[in-house]
Amino acid sequence: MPLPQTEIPGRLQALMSERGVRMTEQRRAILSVIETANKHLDASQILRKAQKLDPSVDRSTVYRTLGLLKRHGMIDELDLMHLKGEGHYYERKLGRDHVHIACLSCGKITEFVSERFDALKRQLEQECRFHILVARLEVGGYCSACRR
Amino acid sequence: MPLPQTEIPGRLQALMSERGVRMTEQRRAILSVIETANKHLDASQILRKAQKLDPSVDRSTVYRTLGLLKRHGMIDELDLMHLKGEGHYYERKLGRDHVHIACLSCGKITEFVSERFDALKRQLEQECRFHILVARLEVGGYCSACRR
DNA sequence: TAGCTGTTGCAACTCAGTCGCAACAAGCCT
DNA sequence: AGGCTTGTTGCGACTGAGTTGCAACAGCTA
Repeated sequence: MPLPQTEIPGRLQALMSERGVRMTEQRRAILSVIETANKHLDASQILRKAQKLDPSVDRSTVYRTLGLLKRHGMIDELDLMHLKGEGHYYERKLGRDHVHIACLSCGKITEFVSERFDALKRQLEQECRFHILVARLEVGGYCSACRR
Repeated sequence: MPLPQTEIPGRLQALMSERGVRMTEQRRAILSVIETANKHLDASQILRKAQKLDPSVDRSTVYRTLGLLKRHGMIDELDLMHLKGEGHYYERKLGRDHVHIACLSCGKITEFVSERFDALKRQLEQECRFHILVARLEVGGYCSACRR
């Protein structure tokens, strides 16, 4: 569940500014929430946390900003196997892609990094002559504590 | 896009009956639609096709039956990178898991089978001591025809 | 600091999926 | 075959995620 805290605060904001994206009070709040999150958040959780920094933030602004970040490839959108409801979860994209492992019994989310995952993506790009922008691998099943 | 037609018609029905699942006219229609599909269908497409076989089929019965098939591990649920809308797509689960590759420009869906995918899953099961029930790998980007 | 233009809040909307309930029908048991 | 039990269905109302049109607003550049 906990995400590595290897991020310089305000990094996301700086990157977006560099790209000529207009920076607003609301966007600053939302970006800061995403950067400092220590677990995967969904849109309504991001909204609630952002409103603590800037009470004027609206639901639609959260969705619009998430769309913007997705288009810039700065966040990944996850389903986490729809453990609770149909919504999506978001996380800052940094470093290597990783597998999200969801225990269908206790709901625990584990992240898993593997050279084999990178190799599979390289193979796919070559053999399918395809340029990958996003790769999402989610796995559902039972963790060691839950399997009988 | 086209799925391999390596299925004996009525196989899904037979499998479900064997497991003691009560077979109804509506379920027969829905299972038959899924078995004979030649592309990934979403819930509303399944509904429309099933109603051609049995006009009494209701939307909620489609969702309930899809839930049943999911719980029995007989279908896989896909997002196909949300190319159109937020809904899900379904496909008969047979043989090996495969990667779903979605071109963000032309919308083409390609399926890709790789020993590396199977190896990655085995590694994950061992190293994370996790029992995998479903694994979904979806990739978005640009196909050879669309990349400039 | 004036002004252009992108961004926001709001409210109304769409769309996928869910649920409670009374009517119904599979399939088992004589 | 016919009755009975119990799981399943259609219906309609509902939920919750995400989207949109628009007028007011606020970054940023000159």
